[in-house]
Amino acid sequence: MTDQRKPRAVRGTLSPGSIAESALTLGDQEGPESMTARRIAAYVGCDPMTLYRHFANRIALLDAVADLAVGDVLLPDDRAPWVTRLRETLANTRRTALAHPGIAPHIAARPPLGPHGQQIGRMLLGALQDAGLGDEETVATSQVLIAYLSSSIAMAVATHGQRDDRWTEAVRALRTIGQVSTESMPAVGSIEQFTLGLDLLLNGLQLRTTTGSQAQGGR
Amino acid sequence: MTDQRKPRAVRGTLSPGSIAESALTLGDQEGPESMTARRIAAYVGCDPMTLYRHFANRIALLDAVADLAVGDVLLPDDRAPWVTRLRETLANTRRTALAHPGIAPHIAARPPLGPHGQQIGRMLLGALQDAGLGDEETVATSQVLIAYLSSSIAMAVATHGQRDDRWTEAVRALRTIGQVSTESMPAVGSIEQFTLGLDLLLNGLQLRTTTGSQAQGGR
DNA sequence: ACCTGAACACCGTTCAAGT
DNA sequence: ACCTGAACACCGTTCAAGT
Repeated sequence: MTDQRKPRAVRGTLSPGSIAESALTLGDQEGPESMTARRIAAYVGCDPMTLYRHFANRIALLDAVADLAVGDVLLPDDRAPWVTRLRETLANTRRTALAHPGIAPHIAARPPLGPHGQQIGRMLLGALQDAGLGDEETVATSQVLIAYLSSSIAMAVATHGQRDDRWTEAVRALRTIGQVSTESMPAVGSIEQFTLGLDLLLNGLQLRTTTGSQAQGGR
Repeated sequence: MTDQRKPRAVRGTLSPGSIAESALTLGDQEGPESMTARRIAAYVGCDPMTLYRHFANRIALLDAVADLAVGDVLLPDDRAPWVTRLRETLANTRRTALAHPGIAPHIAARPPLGPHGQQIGRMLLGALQDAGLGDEETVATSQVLIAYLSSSIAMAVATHGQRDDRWTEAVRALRTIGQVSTESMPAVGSIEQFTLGLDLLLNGLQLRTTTGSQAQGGR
């Protein structure tokens, strides 16, 4: 990641950072379909090719924009209870990602692993370690949490931006199973649905850790 | 390259189902980058525009291919314990999706909600109900499981197909936290990592249900 | 009326020409 | 040596012309 040879200061104030910032602003205003190399170049006022002197390719540029966006995430105090740290970190990341509609789909598809993303990752790992999990469990659990977060963002983007006919249709069809009444249920991708699943994950985690006994793998 | 039985398109034999089947075969052989309207049309031997008389757009076509692919998923017996049903359904779906590399990214991005996808969804909901969960918990939990499954497929595709430098770099950087030794850990996207997280989810679920008391949501 | 192929409005990226 | 704009090899989809 540090092998990016940064040439001398290019004309004026153009740099990977300034390009990513401009692209983020553009995406905030115009949405995901504006995040093409050509439209970003037009917005920052340079030739499309100039972007490729600062980034290896379009994906690398979007990675930078994504990590920049999650830099807005407000991280909880290290001294808060570990459950609180997990809940707030995840909820704030979701909210921040959705506040940047242009790059949110990319964040969902590719967890940002730049400096800001790593900071979030460290917060999650630290909280899980404080919960008393071992190393392997810590990493595995963090992946479960990140997976849930990513999918939640993706679902929120899909249902907000487009139509949710596909989901409502499927949920309706699923009413044939048992007595599940789908009428009064929170919509897929909604904050209510996200919170429900999050509570479920965190409660399960709390039970595991407070039980004192390590549950053995099933099968 | 080794086209066993490429359906020589004869007029009249073209249908949404046959198109989706051909596209699935093409994707199996040539990968995700082959799933464009033009290449699919060339493979089935028709004009690109002919596809649009059977599908509203390219996404709808891929949705059909995705649902066709998950039709291969072997579903467990309804009489198996609910934990077994969940574990096998999720593991088999992941394996089947990855066995179809061309459409796997689409499956990860958009859970198939056609007839086959709904069958899988019904299996999950039924198992969760048998676990003793209420309606809201059942739906929320199913979404958590689907989220984990989707992200796991996406990560496996990303790390297998491309390079995982991004992840290894990030995991290495995270070694600064605590005493987490990342050297001997299963790779992101691997089956071992998937199983670890899956056991974690299922154990949490088992603990919740066998405790007899319903854990209350935090905050 | 139905079908389709040319055309439109884009892509990401290469590369050779210009400075 | 550095920069860049034209060009390449594609996209998904529209639409008018042809049958």
